[in-house]
Amino acid sequence: MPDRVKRSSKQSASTGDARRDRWKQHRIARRAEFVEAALRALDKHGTEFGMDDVAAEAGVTKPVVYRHFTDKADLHLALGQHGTKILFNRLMPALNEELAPVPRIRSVIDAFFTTIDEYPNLYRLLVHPSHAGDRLPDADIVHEDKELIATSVTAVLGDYMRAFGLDSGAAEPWAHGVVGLVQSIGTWWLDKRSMGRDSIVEYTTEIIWAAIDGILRQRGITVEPNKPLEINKVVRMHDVWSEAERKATGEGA
Amino acid sequence: MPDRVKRSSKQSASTGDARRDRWKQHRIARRAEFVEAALRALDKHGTEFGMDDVAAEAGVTKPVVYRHFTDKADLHLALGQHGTKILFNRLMPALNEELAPVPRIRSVIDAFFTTIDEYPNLYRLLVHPSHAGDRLPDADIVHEDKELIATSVTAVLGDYMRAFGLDSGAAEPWAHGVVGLVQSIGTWWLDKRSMGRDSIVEYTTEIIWAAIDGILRQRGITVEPNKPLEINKVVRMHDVWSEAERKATGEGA
DNA sequence: GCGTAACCGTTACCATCGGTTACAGGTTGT
DNA sequence: ACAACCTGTAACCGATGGTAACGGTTACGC
Repeated sequence: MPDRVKRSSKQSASTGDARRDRWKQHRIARRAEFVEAALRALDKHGTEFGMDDVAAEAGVTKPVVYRHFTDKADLHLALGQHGTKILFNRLMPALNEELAPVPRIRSVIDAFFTTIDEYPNLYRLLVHPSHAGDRLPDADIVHEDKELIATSVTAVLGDYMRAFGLDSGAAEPWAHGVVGLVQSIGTWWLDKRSMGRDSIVEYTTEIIWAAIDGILRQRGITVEPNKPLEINKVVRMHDVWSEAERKATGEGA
Repeated sequence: MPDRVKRSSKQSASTGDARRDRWKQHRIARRAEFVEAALRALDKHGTEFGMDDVAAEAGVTKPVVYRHFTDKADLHLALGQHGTKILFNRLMPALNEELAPVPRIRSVIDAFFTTIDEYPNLYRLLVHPSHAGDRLPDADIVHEDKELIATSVTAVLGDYMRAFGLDSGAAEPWAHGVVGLVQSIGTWWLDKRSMGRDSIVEYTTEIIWAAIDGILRQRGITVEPNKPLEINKVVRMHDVWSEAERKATGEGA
């Protein structure tokens, strides 16, 4: 077992603060360990891995896992946050690049496909609201992650629409739509693998840009696909990004 | 229900043909009864109904259900076909109307939202690949229905693209994308209900048309959104429709 | 009418898996 | 020494998907 103690300083006198503090630290690390174990179980047994598998993968028995996760749903949630974090870490830089619209979309989409290509099982797990406890009323928590992404897109979309002076009422459904579109193409691609990554990235980019361009055009706005927008400098993802950070709290790299 | 008995010829000698034939007929009816029961169970207990619930709803005990369905997956599949059939029955007329592009899209989308509004639980069940037997390796069968729809869209899309002289390579991913888009907006709408049906239908239609229009425009083709296309008369859904019929074999209206 | 083949339906059971209980140590700071 | 926190295990519970074994009943063919 790794030492994981590390905490030199702290609270010399009085209370058992040092202890408490250290244990707290420790628990976080342990949780992360189990998330790793769950990922291995996921690769080994597919999306229907059992809690015993996770425990075994972590080299312990089930109750130990349950000391760190209240539920299977809780584990799924942790997995979800892990995945979301990975995804955001890749998507954000791409999204914030100062590129022209189309290259920027392509960059994000490429990051997306690269990521799901790398963690196909995790992706499948998250895309399914297959849900943890079948008997848990609490079922749709994992769903939150997709929701978070949709929310991000809503924010971006809404900001742009307002920047263009458009009614932003459609931002939310459109955001969910685009997320669904990308997700669906992603799932299909992972299952069929009938074309290379470059191709689906290209096709996906093309249809998304077509939608955006088409909508703007219907409102009499034309945008150069390959020339950077001024607005790019304004519309960013701060808030959403920090939201993601908040959610992923406590996970070490 | 369509008799589909067909067995004109017969094993003249030997065994009881009349018997076997009649029972066959009967089994089909019985299966349909259970599908109805399952739908009631679905409304009563949500998407996580158990086999006992279905049995109870049908007024019998579990083993009886298992005489007609091999699996829970099998039941789900039947439910899926039922749902697909309903959906197709509504979508096809809309799709085959001789309308201009945008009204036609709107008509299909409206049919879609009307249907899921009417059978929200069934829709949720099908959209989930949550699935039946957790331990069943056979898990993604229900998925087939979404696949069927995507295939239909692929066919339509591909036909149009070829009719316009475009490379149809992107038809399949785009079809999956559009299906995912609509499905995603549908799920979101059912969950949130933050706007009336007319509004999402309008928004959804708008983004789909924008995508199509944008893609065509990028290829130098412009289409009048509100004038019927000549091609409409050519591109239809025969094959796909009959495919759906084949799948739904044995289910009465 | 008798045999047969299909159905009807039940009670009682198994296996799996999520989740829990109860027990038995370790380590570490006061 | 002791308290407080961890470590871990084996054995168990309960819900649920799925089966076995049993005993009718219906309707046809001979």
